[in-house]
Amino acid sequence: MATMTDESFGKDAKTMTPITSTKMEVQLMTPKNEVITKKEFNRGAWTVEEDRKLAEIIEIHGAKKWKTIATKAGLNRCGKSCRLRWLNYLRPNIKRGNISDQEEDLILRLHKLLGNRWSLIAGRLPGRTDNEIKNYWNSHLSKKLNQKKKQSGGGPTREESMPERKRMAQKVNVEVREDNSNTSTSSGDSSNISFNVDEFFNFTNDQGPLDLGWVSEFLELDGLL
DNA sequence: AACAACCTCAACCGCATCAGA
DNA sequence: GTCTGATGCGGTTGAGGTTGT
Repeated sequence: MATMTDESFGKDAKTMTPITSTKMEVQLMTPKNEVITKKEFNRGAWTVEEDRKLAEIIEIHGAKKWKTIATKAGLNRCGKSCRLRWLNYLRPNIKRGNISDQEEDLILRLHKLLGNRWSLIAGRLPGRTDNEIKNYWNSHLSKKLNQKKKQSGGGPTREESMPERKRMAQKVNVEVREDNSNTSTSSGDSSNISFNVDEFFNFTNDQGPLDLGWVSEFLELDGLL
């Protein structure tokens, strides 16, 4: 009899019929009448005790091999859940509390440049997580932006009306084109300055919080300021 | 005070990509 | 080259809190 976990279960679960269910395991019947056992993980909010166990194990083993960490910590959680909890909450140097004006400004600029690439944006805001920025964007900034647009009467740009995945694909290998004056916006395309966004936003060697110099320089070049 | 509507954010889900066997 | 499991990412959901009526 096969044993599956939440992580390997996927959408097939929807086509299966429950047979028995305990706190830890659920037996299901597949459409082909095969009986499989699904391991049931804890869901929902993390308890203080779970946080403590997870932090302890990560201190010993490091923040990788999440499935192993989940098992070793004795948490009835999937690895994915542990990873998320660590990255968004338990990780050291997480900044909590309100997003400052400076940070908000930076998010707006970076979003203009990168679109919904939250992890890249988060990489430029020390202590902030992609989840936090995404939430902040969805609850605050997108509304602000919509209001501004309504006031200025502007409809969606060509890029904005493009399906998200297509835009993403385009942005990964984006070529930023500018005219010779360095002052125009996207309209200028007579000369090319090509670069790889992922390389450009490789922050691994960066230092210092909220170093805005680089972004200001770039946005000025791109006419986004 | 009670209820509804709205807001926020932690957590989950599904998919893509990567790495190792 | 292919398969499989691990990891990372963005979108979505829902519980709990807040505000308005």
